[in-house]
Amino acid sequence: MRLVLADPQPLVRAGIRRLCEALAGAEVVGETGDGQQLLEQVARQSPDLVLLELQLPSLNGIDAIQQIRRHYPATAAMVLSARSESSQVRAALKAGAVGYLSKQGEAVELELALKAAARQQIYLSPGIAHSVVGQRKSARAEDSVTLPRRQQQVLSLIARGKSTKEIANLMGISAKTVETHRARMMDALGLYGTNALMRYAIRTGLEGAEG
Amino acid sequence: MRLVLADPQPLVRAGIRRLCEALAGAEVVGETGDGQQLLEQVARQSPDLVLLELQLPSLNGIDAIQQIRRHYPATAAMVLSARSESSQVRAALKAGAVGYLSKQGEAVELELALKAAARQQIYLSPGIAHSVVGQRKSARAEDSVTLPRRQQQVLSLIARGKSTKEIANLMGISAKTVETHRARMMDALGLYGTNALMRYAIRTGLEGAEG
DNA sequence: AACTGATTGGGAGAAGTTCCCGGCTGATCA
DNA sequence: TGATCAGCCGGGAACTTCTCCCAATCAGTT
Repeated sequence: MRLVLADPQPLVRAGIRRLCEALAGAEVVGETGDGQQLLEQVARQSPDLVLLELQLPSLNGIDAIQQIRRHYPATAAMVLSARSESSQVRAALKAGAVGYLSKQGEAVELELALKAAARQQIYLSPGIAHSVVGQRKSARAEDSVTLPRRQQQVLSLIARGKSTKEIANLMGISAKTVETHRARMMDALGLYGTNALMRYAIRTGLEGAEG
Repeated sequence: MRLVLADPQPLVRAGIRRLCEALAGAEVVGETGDGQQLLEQVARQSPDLVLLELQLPSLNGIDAIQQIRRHYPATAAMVLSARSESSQVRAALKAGAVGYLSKQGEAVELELALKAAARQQIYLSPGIAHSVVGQRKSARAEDSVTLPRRQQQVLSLIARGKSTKEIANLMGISAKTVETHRARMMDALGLYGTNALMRYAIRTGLEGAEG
């Protein structure tokens, strides 16, 4: 089984590589820390499986998975992420990921996941599976909501530290409207107060944005 | 050389472990994802070197380094962190770390760092060294300031999403005083506006707090 | 003794937030 | 074809919070 790894931290990536190479039947044929480069590697190597972090520069993991599924259907994609919000997990699987492995998980899981992938099965880390099944009462409205388009835009700008007024200018709408969006999001997410929303925005919204 | 690893993510830890074990003369005699447990491991194993992430649950990395230096002077501590703000680097070195390795660095650095430690030398990842030398114009006041005690407390509570009023209650002081602290911090850090400070607080202040 | 820096707080005006309200569009449904 | 609903856009008024300027106390230093 030929693998390509994608993780923004070279040292972590090198470690994962060692772990993979120690497994029978696994061969790492490429690695990168960048989303766009990942696509190039996939095009060049046609690997059986890509093991990728969701938070990648230049092209985030979700989008990368979609592109891979679309253009290189012979290559499967499995997420190996530090974060495990339900929304992330669902987004990844919806994008076509064949599994979701948490870095919080034990090292043996890597082996289980690769074996599962080899058998065309889907592997989910324990403690993540409930995101899909939806049985466990996560109690938090936060990570089971998909926000409307404009609200997501507002949220993303909040995460970048913009003020209400700046957001209004950037989006070409009134500050009052931005406040309305914010209010609806707080309502939908079950958060109270602007700072709670900002905290949420920063915790979740890092995906596409650095700098 | 006997090593103990500390990193909150088991999978990453396992990877680092493989990398270390592949090096001549290095033996990993313990690993953990928790600050307190790290101290116990050190007490039990008396390793030559501890390789630790700064962001650890139950006891953060800086404090752990101090404790180790104080109680187990035979054990050296080297940081292996995903983040590399100047303030973090300096704090770690001041606490007694014998090196600072960035996860952004290449895998070979691990070998260089361990060799340096064996020779009683200090290793700093390239791109981090300037934090100490202070030559490179980092331009950002943010990561070259150490805040006074109470201001740090306020900052930490801001990072936890507390409102001004809540912070005032928790600290037993007037809300006006909290505002003054905040203003001084913004001044010291070169930030403008409460949300900028909050962003900074959340980006940096995760150390001790989860949940 | 004078000084610096940390900590504590007040007052007034500016700014931002919350709550309540209505209008507009497009999609879905009876 | 209406009817309805969700997303989007904004106003007004009351309220809360923030900013800016000011001052007092205390510790450690020169």
